[in-house]
Amino acid sequence: MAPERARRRIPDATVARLPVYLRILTEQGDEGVDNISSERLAELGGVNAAKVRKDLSYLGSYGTRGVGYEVAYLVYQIRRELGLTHDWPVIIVGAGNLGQALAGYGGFGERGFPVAGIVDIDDGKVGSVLSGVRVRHIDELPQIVQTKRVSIGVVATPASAAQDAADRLVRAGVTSILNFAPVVLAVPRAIEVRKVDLAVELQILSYHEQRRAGGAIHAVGTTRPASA
Amino acid sequence: MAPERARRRIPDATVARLPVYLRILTEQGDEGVDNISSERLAELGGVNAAKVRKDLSYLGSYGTRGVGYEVAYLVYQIRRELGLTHDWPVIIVGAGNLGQALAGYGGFGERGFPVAGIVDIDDGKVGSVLSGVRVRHIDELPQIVQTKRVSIGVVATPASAAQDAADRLVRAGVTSILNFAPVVLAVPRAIEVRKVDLAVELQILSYHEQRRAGGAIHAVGTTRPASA
DNA sequence: GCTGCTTTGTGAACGTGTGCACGATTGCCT
DNA sequence: AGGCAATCGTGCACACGTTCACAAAGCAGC
Repeated sequence: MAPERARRRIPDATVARLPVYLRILTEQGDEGVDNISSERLAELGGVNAAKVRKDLSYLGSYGTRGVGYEVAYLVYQIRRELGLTHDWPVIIVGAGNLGQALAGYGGFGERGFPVAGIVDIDDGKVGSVLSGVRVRHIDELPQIVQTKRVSIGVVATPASAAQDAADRLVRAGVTSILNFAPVVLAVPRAIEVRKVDLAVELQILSYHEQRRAGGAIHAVGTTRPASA
Repeated sequence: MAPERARRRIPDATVARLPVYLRILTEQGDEGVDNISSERLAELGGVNAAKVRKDLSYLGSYGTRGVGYEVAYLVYQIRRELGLTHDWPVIIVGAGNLGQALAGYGGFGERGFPVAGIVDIDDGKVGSVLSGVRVRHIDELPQIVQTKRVSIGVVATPASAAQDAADRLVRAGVTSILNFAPVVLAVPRAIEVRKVDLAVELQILSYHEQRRAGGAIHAVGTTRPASA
């Protein structure tokens, strides 16, 4: 069975925006909107209309000139491109503060990423139940990954344990990792890693606040242009 | 009275990496490393050495050719540039699953972002204590922001309440927002917003997994990278 | 002081992402 | 049927970010 059509490579920047369009389109669909223009979609997504059109053009020409895009069809196409036509079970490593919150966060399962398991290295945590999921020992990780065909792992451990967690995930066969620990993980080239670091985000905000405050001299009302 | 030196604008991409360098440098400093080369720093940060040098050059010429960078001095300079010479209290809106985890996450305070308060609109949650911080009613938000001079707000509400939370934060005088809700917030131009969306991150990983699988067929047990 | 080794700082080339502008296409109205 | 308004798809120019490559600058040893 030959592939219907060669898979165009979609730019990273576009891939990062598709989920946003998808959410907006889904919402609009629920509200009974059948068609939507690139301009409206851009407005709701906080981006430029030309960008929306270019992004969507990577999926193919699914719009109708003079009319816009059919919401339901576009939703289908984006879901297909993002691989959201089936569930992707995830396994969470680390049952601390964050791991528990993630397991309890309904958004995971609802959006197609059911929690296949949550593991921890601490025997004290093993056995407790979080939002219907029992915490198991990290040694059971390979078995969970294999039996439930998990390909996405979430690292929610303290920094000191993150690399070990990643190593175990990779060894078990996971090929994508979402890392919440403030550590740069070393993994084989083929493994896809994405990082979410709260401290980094706050520090970036801090940078802007500090600039706003005047930058040069930590002083009183210097020239402060626009404000709303 | 001329400013010591005009504040160069630092590229966004560089600003996003400075916190990573800072963490690594701090760790290295704790381990007794006095000097570090751009190559070593690049290795630890998972980036290119030339990029490290260019990034650091935006701060000024703080390296020594043939030697490298003095860790302590560089730490000082980055902290200064990021505005981390003093604490930035933050206020968390939403005491649900996520808000609780954030409040309980020690990393906040330790890294210079003490939790000035956590508020919720639900009277049922008001009054309970999370990690030493009492949940207060959202109507008290303006007062907390003013008395504690909070300029950074964290939106940890459900999607439906996020825009209202943002509006309240802005009205209270907050100028930077870290948004965890899957919503594009509408705020005045001058407000800096950063978004962290778990679903988006997972969907990006899903895209890569789907590509890896071959796109066309969702094949059974194809990729089996041995190792157990 | 001179030689050779190391490492920075940065110009220049290259690649990626953004936004404008406009032709092409469609639906609606008369 | 023809004209008009709406909207997509995309070529092009520009901005931003990354990487290479190398001269400049410093250290160490003799």
